[in-house]
Amino acid sequence: MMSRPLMMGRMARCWMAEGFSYPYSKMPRRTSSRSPISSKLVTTSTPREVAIPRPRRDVEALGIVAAAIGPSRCGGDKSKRRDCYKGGSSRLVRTELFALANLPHQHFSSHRCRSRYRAVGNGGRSNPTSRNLLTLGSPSLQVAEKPSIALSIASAISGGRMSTRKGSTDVHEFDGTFQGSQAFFRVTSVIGHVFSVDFPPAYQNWEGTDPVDLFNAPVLRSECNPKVHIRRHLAQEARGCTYLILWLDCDREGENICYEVINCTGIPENEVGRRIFRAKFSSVTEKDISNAMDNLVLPNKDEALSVDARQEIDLKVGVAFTRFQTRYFQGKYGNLDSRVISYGPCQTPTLGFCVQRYQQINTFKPEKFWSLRTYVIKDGDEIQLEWDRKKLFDFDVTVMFQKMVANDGTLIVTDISVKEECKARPSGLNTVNLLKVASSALGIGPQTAMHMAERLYTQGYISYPRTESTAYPASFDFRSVLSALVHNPLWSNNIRTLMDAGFVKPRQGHDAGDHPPITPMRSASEEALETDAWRLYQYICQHFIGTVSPDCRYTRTAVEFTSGGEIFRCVGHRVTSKGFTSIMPWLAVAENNLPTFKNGDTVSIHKVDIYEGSTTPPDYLSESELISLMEKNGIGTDASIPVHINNISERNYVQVNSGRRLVPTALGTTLIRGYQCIDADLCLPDIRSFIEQQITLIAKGKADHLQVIQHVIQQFMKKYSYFVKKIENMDALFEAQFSPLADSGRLLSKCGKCGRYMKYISTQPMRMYCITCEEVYYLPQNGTIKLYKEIICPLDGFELLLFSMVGPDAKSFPLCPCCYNSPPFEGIDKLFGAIKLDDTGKLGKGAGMPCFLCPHPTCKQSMITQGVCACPECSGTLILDPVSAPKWRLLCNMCNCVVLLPHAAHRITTTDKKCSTCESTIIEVDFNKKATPLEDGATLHEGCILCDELLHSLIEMKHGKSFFMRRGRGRGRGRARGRGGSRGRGRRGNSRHDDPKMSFRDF
DNA sequence: GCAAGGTC
Repeated sequence: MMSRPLMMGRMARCWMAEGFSYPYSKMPRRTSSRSPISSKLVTTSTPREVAIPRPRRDVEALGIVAAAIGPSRCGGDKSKRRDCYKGGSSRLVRTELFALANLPHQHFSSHRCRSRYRAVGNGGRSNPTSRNLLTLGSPSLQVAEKPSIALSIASAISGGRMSTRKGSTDVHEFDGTFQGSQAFFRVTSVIGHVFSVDFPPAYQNWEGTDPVDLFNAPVLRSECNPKVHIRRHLAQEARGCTYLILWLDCDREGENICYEVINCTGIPENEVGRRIFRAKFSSVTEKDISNAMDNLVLPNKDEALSVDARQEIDLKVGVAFTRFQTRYFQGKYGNLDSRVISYGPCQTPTLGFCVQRYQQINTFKPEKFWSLRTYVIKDGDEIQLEWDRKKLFDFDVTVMFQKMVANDGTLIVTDISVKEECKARPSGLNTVNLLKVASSALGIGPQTAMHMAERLYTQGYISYPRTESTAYPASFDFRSVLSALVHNPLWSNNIRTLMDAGFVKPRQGHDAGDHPPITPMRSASEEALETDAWRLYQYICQHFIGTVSPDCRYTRTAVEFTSGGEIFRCVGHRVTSKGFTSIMPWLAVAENNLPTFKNGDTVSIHKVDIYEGSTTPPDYLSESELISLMEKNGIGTDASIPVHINNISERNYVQVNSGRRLVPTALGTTLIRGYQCIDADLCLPDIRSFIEQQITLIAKGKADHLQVIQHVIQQFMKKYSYFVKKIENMDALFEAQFSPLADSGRLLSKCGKCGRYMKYISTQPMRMYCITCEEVYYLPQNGTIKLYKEIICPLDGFELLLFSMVGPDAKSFPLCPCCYNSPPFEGIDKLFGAIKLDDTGKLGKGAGMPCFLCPHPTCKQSMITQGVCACPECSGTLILDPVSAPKWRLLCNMCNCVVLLPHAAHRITTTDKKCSTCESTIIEVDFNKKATPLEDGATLHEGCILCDELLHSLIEMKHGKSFFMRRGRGRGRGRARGRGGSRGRGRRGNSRHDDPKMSFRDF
């Protein structure tokens, strides 16, 4: 084990290459087992792949739709085709486009998936046993990774003759035949991962959890999007189904989702091989789907477990470091201006690249250089010659050469070379290259570009935009795509020329086995799209036309001269065929015609000057360069690269400057410099490759996943402990850069502990700071804060604050800084549905306790006093908004429900009386004299807003579905059991871990 | 308030 606090440079970067010790007990290699579905040998846990790249996603579906329901089955009549299924309109557009384009579907095939399939399954041979099982007419549930694939698979198998019904995702059903026998098919999908990992509630409290404990904490898997109810959907659809066929994408994430699906269906996992099968397909074509059905294999548990491991490692490492450094630095400095000081094995190395360039710029020392500029005049034109030595860093020596050349006075032509050169047309466009061009040429950021591309895709203008492949399959029908674009005047001439002269196939690219390159699918007009979307679409079209255009050809003429022993030359370019540069003019070869020289010619030197220059530092890292670096170093995937870049920007670690160059902020540079001081591994890309390398051992069946998780987590825990121990080194850098909390903010409200004024820190995250007690009290974000009538919280003596959200009719509510951060009632979060205010100020899970949640029985601000009745929309309570005059209203303390009270009132208050009918709080309304609805000009009225006819007629629901009386659900449900809940603050001592930082090299 | 990975 090495302690290398300042380890940097080559040593640090190459430790992976040098290898590491292998701590896991050798797994018994289950060399082979008899498949329960076949008499053939099926390898289940031996290494399946030699080298697995970082997981890439997806097998796209679109092409097959046309194959399934295109003209061959439905004829050319679009309306008939439309009747073939009940998909959404955007799908229909795509379907028609594919049908019209008559795209061949074999073009989605891929080497990667085919090879994986052979390795995993039974060698690519059909499995008669599984086939027989499926031909008994038993219902089978087929699950794809996304709705579009489910539609395509169903369309392919059913030939378009299916019924579709709605569910959490669409369900397509049909009777079909399989090997000549009847079979019932039910095809549906998930929407990516069904579950995500998180810590149990006991570990969610930042105050009460020492981040080091997170490393050994259990992790929970819960539905990613509970509102969509995918788990319930799968369970329902699996009911009565004998077989489950898993059509998830063919990569590790897909294998993992396989087991998520199995888990949801309720079919026991030990039915794998009997009732549960995996379809491995490399494209969504009838042929491939049919092959997959004939060669059903088993889901790969090892690969699935490797993803489980990654998820747990990423969670524990990211959250532990993030919580520690966030609390540490936000508890000390007031102007960090970031809601959270996050750490992650992808985002931090991403920031590291930006800061590395920043450091190169900052440490750059310009150096003067000199060069000879020699000019001749030929045919009346002055030509500047290039010096063979380019430049020298010694002025005197340059002067010496200048004198030698000047003394000679003439140049002799010693060589003339004329070569036919070729600038190759581009290969297909993949996601990463699209994002790079969008950023560098169009000025559109990766995240925005991706959203635009996805929109263009759903509108049917382009093919699936998330692809790694730059190679088109051999059978791709380029002519159909060109035909679809030919009517656009911008490139109609180019396309007609290509179609008349015979276009070429794109240059050979890389086939990653996912989707074909990003390709225009139908013609769009500038008017139909927004400006930037049009520019992006235009580029995709130009790029595609470029791929099928000839190469650019030109003649390069180089003339070499000597004078005084020095060599000079001039180079000319003459374009003979523009080729693809006609449609991509920004890549054109600059023409530069030279006058005619002959070997042995003597030319007088017109002048020979000395040029003085200075070396310049590189520019800040561009987004485009960053994307290349991330791709090269395996940081993120094509789908997540834009997210990581966006993250470091949103967290205020970098700013996007002109030319979309990423300039690190003081916070970004200080963080990276801090990691470099303590443990440079933390911000190097190796940290990601290390995790990948470790989980690959699981995926290949070489190590037990629990052992790997435990080992990796232990290493990171040591790194964490070392980081905590040495945090003062990083803090010294922060001290030099940022202002202490005591010097930040303005005095606003009184602390209940010391009675002195606390400071309001308005930079993110908004918080209060008591200089005397050195305590930080976080506030709801993205709103405004002011003192609330100097009212004191009866629970702790803190002055109340009023938080107001932003926007028209925005809600406002009072809160006590202390109660908000440490609810004084046990289980307040569970009691009231674990609500909180998220970034947007909306209610969400897990926040503290504003006054509208407080169960204090006598405080005039509490839910008990201000609550009026049960919310008609949720299980919350409607609270009188105390600052809503003159537009009096009730707000739900858990949802967006708003009830408008009588406007013609200058005062509305709650009383301590209850409605005898429904237990709601009786309110007192003091109507305006001129607008009172009461008889004889009376203004005071008491009543229940539900049962009092007058009041009920004057209220109005602003949000929500209905407003009706519910008996027995008055205000203030659930009393707290008293004070004394967990108010513990601060971390436990960091001295628990004295081990020095663990280097990955020692693994 | 935390990670990274799917998908929309």
